[in-house]
Amino acid sequence: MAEGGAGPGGGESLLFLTDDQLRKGIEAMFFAYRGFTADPDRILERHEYGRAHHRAMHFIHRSPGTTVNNLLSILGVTKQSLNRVLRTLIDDGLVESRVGRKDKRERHLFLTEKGTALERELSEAQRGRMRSAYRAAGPQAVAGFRQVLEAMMEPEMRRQYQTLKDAGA
Amino acid sequence: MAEGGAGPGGGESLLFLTDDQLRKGIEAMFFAYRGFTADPDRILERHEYGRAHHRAMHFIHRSPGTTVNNLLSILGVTKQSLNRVLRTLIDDGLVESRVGRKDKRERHLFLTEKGTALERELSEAQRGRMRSAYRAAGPQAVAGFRQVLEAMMEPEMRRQYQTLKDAGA
DNA sequence: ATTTTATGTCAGCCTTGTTGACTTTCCAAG
DNA sequence: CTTGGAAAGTCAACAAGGCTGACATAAAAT
Repeated sequence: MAEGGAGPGGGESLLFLTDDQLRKGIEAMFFAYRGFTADPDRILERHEYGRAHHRAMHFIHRSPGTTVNNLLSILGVTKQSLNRVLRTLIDDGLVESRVGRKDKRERHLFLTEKGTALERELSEAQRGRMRSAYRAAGPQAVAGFRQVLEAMMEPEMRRQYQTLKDAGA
Repeated sequence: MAEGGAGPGGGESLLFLTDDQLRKGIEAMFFAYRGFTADPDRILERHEYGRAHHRAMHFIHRSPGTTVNNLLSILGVTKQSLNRVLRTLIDDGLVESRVGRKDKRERHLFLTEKGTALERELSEAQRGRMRSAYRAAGPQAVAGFRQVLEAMMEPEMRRQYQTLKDAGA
């Protein structure tokens, strides 16, 4: 069966590709994702919002002034679906939608002060858990974590992720 | 801000705990989870099932003869929600529900031949992606990946995961 | 002037989660 | 033996958040 090649050592270094190891990885993803969303979910419930609102706010915060189409392609949902969420956020005064100056068809999205506050509350909760996990696992583990996740993404999403990643630092 | 302490080196080894690094980890989880579910989702669509059916089949395959209550606590949904999914799987002949021998209130769940076939199709697709990701990232990265995910789980889910993990090997 | 693009909106559908109420079965304690 | 409670199943109603299709409007592009 396929001599991997990439690994430095022989034999034992391929143990991580057995079906059993892969299954463990799959289950780890499943259980970890629940933890990943648990804290924001609790906060969102208090505010009568859902994960969809969190995702929208996250990426608007990340790229202030982003257009609806842009957000659509990042989130990977239909405009009808996003619109429902966006409308409630705009109505509740968390998001502001400004008509484009150059292209007046476009709407540019921004978090209001109120929106920024909730986004911070959510992301602080989420970062809190991520920080503990990172601290517990250590820098090397974190690097590996990120490498595997990146390799797991669909190519288009990886591009989106890379773009965002670079914009940040 | 908080001198971590756990890390071996000083200064630079804490770079991975900056808010920006944490945010990148959060976005990586988000985009990677989409990739993680993409392949099974495509297969499920052809069979007119959803992710909920996949999850149920996965854990029934993992622990044949598990009870409904057991499955409930692993999946973290209500019995009404699980029951709906389970009923269609039973009606369609993918899952068999056997009355407990010792405690006849309990139902023990098993995959039928047909159920085993679909489960294999789904898990092979999912393992395929996981395998490429693992291969691309290498054994060290995989170890780190698993460490961070484990640290991210809620304590109760980590126990579930550990139990399953040990049962496998 | 026409077509294309970006956005919004209405209506309707599906899956998958929720609560609450109720029944049946059956083990176990009194 | 009766009764309490746990395990399981079922029915009803509802909500979030996906989806498709159809249509409207404004503005950019051709």
